[in-house]
Amino acid sequence: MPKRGAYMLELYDLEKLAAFRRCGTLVAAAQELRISQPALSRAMRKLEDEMGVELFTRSKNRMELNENGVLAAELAEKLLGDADSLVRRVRALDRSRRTIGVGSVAPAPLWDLAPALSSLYPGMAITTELSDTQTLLAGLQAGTYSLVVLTGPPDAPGIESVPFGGERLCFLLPANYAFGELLRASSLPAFTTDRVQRRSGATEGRVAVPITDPGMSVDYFAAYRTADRRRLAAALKFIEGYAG
Amino acid sequence: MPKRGAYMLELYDLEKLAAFRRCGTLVAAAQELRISQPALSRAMRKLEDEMGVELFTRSKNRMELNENGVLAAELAEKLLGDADSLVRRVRALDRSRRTIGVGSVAPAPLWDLAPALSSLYPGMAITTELSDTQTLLAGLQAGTYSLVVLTGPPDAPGIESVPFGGERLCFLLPANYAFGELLRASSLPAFTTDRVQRRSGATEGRVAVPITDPGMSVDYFAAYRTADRRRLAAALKFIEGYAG
DNA sequence: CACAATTACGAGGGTCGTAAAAATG
DNA sequence: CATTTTTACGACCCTCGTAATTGTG
Repeated sequence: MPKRGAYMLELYDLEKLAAFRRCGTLVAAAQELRISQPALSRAMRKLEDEMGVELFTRSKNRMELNENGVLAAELAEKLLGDADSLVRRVRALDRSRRTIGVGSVAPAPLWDLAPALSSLYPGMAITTELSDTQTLLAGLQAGTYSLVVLTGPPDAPGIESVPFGGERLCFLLPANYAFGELLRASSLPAFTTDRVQRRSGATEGRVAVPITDPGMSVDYFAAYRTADRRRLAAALKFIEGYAG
Repeated sequence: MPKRGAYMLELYDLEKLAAFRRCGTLVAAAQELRISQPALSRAMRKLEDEMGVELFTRSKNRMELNENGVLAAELAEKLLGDADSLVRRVRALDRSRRTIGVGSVAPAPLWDLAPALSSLYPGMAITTELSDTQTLLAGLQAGTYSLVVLTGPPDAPGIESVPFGGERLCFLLPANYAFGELLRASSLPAFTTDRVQRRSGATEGRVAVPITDPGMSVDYFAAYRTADRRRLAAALKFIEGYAG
């Protein structure tokens, strides 16, 4: 009863063939592979038997790849690369399955979002990254991110978004100053945003005055792949219930 | 000391994974693979260990591919196809290395060429095929033929050609007829070519009269890949010395 | 209770490494 | 005579199959 079924080819043997092609002699290849020369010699014969084709020109003292062998070795190298790629891709998928990558154009939205995701998805790793809209959107489509925070609803196929509150620029004024005294008060005006204030608490001795001019405030949107809607349901629920 | 080196992945294990994907249960897949269920069960665990990734959702009574597993099985199937293709391509090359495929637009040139090749290249199989110029030229470039006989020198990159004599259409006249009696002699004129006459010997009781009108004769050219010039040296020498 | 997956265990085959042989430049 | 490939031989590991176990619908 034969050990193997229909496909008797083994990747490890192809690895040996590729090594022989690189090294040129059995001795050198065996040394690179950390096996004995006889083992390599046997493996090469076995490969020829399995393929039913001569791969080498043999003299008593010398062994070289013939035309068949060169082709086989080249294809083998390619196949080994594909096998390696298979493993790496599966591992990458597994990793992406147990991490939620979050990208954002500004740090503020992440302050509450990242901790919320951590507790909503226990056992998942949360990674956050700041970047520009262009990069984030591309990364979302490529799978680098599962969730990105932008300053407007993106328009891309397979991508959805929900509003995620906003942020308004504020003046930071000494608390005892009347508003009208501003111009005389200081040559060093200070800025902040409402979200910073809510996170860090009021700045000591100052009051935050939101600027209501359009353009001085930002509205955030959380975007995700439509295919991930169910997976991210808990996160979206949090986002929708978030007071912007 | 481990049995295998850096690449521990085995094609036979991937074959099992692909079978499991097709069949859905270990029992069915094992049956298809002609191995026992325990063997298959162990192999699947081994695959997971080697990849360092879970591929299945396991209950006591049921085993299913998870997202990782589905990807792995799909890529495995692709890889197995590539491995199969590798063997087939190497075998095809080997076959082409020990056969000389000859194509021609007409049978006459093959009458002398094929036997000549047989004796010039002992141990080689000679295959001949009749087809049109278009097909032959494409086949020459694709490697289906090593040598093709055309009615003119081809103009294609990587292709060379040498003249290979010609063939002229003849009338076959009753031997005792003077040329002027032709029109009265018969309502069934007969044709042949000079090459046919030389091959078969003179037709009994007739004389062959070559027709010298342009268009009534053909000049043959033997075309081959420039890369094969050395391999075909003996054949080309015969062709050049061939009295057209 | 039939079915599916796992664990236990002994048998067999394949590959390995060491050692010796043969052949070449 | 050093280098390279091949053959011989014994050992070990790995996988296999059979049989028994556990858990499920």
